[in-house]
Amino acid sequence: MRRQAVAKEKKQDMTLSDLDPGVCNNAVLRQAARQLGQLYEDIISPSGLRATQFGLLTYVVALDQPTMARLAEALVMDLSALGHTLKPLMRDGLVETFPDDRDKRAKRVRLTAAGERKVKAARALWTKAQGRFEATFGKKKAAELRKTLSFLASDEFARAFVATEPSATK
Amino acid sequence: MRRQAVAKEKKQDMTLSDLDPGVCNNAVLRQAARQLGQLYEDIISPSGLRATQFGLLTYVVALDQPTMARLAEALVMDLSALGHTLKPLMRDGLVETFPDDRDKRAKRVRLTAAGERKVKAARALWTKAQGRFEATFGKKKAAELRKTLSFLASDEFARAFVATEPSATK
DNA sequence: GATAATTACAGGTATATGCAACCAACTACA
DNA sequence: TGTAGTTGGTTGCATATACCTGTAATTATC
Repeated sequence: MRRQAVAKEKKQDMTLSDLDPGVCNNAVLRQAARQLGQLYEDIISPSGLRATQFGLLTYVVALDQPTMARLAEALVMDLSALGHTLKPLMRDGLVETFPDDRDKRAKRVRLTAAGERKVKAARALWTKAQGRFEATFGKKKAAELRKTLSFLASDEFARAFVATEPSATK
Repeated sequence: MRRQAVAKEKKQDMTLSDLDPGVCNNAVLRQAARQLGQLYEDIISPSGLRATQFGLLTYVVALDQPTMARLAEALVMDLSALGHTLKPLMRDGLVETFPDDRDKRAKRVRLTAAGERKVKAARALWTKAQGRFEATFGKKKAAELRKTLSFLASDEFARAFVATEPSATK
């Protein structure tokens, strides 16, 4: 049922011209992540922590000495990726790991004293970044956006996505 | 006006316990990006292209042989990052560069014939991923989300963000 | 309780991205 | 027109992040 190309259009263009990058949810999401990442980064980096690292450490604190797997899950991140990401932080003595009592396979993560100091310092900067975001974007809208994004990051969404009929493009 | 810590809490916890990772707009945005990236990736990768690569190539097509700088700008990405990212695609013969006519410094990017074939193949898969997203999340909501994210990725937003008074946390 | 299946990580490899330092080509302006 | 400053890219280095392949420890099974 698809129309034949209009005569004047070139062949390749005919088939590729309908590509609109701005419509890809994934692409746009990445762009926003890059930009916002930069903006937060510029404010947080004087602390010596990357914005991503601060986020990670925040979860280490919030989850209270989580296992690697648990931490990775909370971050919606691959376990091995977490392992790699943790390395510079271990190297710099900001976090340390220790074996779980019951499960000898599991490794738990916690902040060192230096790590806590670092996080406290970075937190002040984070607050500034967060404040700017809310002042620029709107506090209420920010909360809504976080809710939406949290949903996209949720297991529930992932399950629904993969379960969706491929043909359900309506 | 913030309450003093409850006596039984440990000191460090007292000062770090108010860290709520789920509130960081940047962290949540990254999590969503990782998850959605995976979901798109799982569908698109059989084409031999990563979701990010497909996005990039899409812009190469849409911008019609853009210079590196222009492409990087559209992708809200650092120029050097683009250079790196382009390498595997060049190596695999999917894109090629050629000098600009007027500005001998500028390098333009375009798809090769192989690249076009690849993109066409990947596009079919992308359509499927995109369709699933919209079926799962809602077509209308998806469009709204893209709009919001595009704004966050915009220059306008970045300028407003950096111009915002640091104290504007209200 | 020995074996199969599962789970928690580690490591290598590859892409994704950013910064800083560097070079080459353009542009402004005295 | 010559020099200073700007702009377009490259490269090295560092982090971010995923997959695959092992290995060790845990659990499930008969």
